[in-house]
Amino acid sequence: MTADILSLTPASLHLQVAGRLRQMLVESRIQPGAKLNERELCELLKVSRTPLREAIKMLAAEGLVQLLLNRGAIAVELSLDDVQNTFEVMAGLEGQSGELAAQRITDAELREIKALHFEMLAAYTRADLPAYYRLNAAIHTAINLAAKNPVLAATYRQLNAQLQALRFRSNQDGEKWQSAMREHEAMITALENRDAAALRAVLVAHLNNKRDVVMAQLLAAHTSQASEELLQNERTRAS
Amino acid sequence: MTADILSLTPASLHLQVAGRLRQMLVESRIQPGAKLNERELCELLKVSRTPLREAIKMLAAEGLVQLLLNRGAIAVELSLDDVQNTFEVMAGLEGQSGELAAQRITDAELREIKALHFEMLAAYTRADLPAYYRLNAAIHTAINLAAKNPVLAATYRQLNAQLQALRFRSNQDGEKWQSAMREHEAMITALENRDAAALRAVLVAHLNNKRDVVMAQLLAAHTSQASEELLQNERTRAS
DNA sequence: ACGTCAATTTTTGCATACAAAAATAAGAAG
DNA sequence: CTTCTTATTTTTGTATGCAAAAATTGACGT
Repeated sequence: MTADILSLTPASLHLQVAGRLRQMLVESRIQPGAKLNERELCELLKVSRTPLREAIKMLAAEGLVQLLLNRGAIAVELSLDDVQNTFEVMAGLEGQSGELAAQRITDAELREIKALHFEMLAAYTRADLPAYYRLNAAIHTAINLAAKNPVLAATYRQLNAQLQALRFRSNQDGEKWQSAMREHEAMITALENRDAAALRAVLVAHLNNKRDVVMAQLLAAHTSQASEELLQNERTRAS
Repeated sequence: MTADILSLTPASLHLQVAGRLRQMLVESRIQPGAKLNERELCELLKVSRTPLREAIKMLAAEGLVQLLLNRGAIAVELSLDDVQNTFEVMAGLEGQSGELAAQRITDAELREIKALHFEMLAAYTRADLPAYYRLNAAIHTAINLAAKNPVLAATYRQLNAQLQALRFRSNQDGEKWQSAMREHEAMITALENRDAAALRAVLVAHLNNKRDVVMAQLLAAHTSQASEELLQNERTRAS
């Protein structure tokens, strides 16, 4: 349906460019900390600098890139604290989303979410991780939708975009996956019972677990990088 | 303090322009729904179109203006639902902010907030509304600061900017003011007791009351505008 | 008087041009 | 060989130019 809109109403160039850049950033095709070279990107995206720069300014306002004062823009590099803080806010938003969804969900929406849940169960049983991620995201989007607050959904989406690159790479082990599935069961139950407090609690816990997985992975990467640098220093000193 | 930053490090033109435009929008010097004419704004701000357009793109990403596809940008006009939804999200964020602040506030921060509270009490007693608003905002900022989550603070700030114009104009009557002061007393107590749940409750209630004031005023304006239009139609028909 | 349509003007969107700042490379001195 | 200085190149920031789209105006017919 997004494709329809894009093809039917060819949006302004700067919006198209912003979309493509956003995707590249979110998928880490542009690495955190990497410079966004205007000339390169112009050639890659076949546009002149004006719409490109306008797009970059939008991404800066969204928090996906950082402007540097006479030195262009770089893909944001989140510190461990940044990641922690972002997860904290997202947990709050997700909790509120659940609270509202439990109060406002329609029977039709609930049925659809249950259907997605069973599909996810299938993906879990087949150990089909990509399908699991897709369905997981679909369920969370459906809950956000059921909360009937577009502002909340947009705010959540914007913060999530900043973490997307991390979540992308963070594979949870079998045990974590199993407990994530248990949490999803609890979500469905809470939704069926229209139990706002319970759904909030489950969603917050769910996101906190995800946070722990991501943070652990980040810390591992961080320390391994530190030891690499130590090694490098030793080599330099030896030569 | 903002002046210092601006004067000491002369930011890029587009950032300066974005700042000035943001202020104009937030203070309703550019009315909701009004077109942002590039030529006019260029003359007013003494810049060329390039940095102006880049600034407008940033404000669009922040949700302060809306881009129109070959028709430039207009100052966003929030529907009643938009306002309601935004307040809902802000209540959640403010509640979380209070929860975290109660857990993380230092003694020094608490003392400063208490001092601001007494100043506010003075402003209330003198019925000095401007001072009251200033101190009210300062206290909320201080609580946000004590929550030690810059992401939360930034998210809150961005949403608040969209409502600032409304809050600006909405004067609450004496009774509302009195109950607002009672809520502020409760905030201090909750902070002193490091009672996270209580502070969340107070802040959510506080913001919900503010929401009610703003919504009532909006509804009144809305219906009075509708009746004006009716009158106008009648006049046209008569002539 | 009213609406419709065409011509003109204005405004926007994108591309390019120019100037200033930063990065890089080259060379000289220690 | 390193380090500082300086020249060159690259990159960014801003202004301007040009084409397409939209708004405005005015004439025309009904």
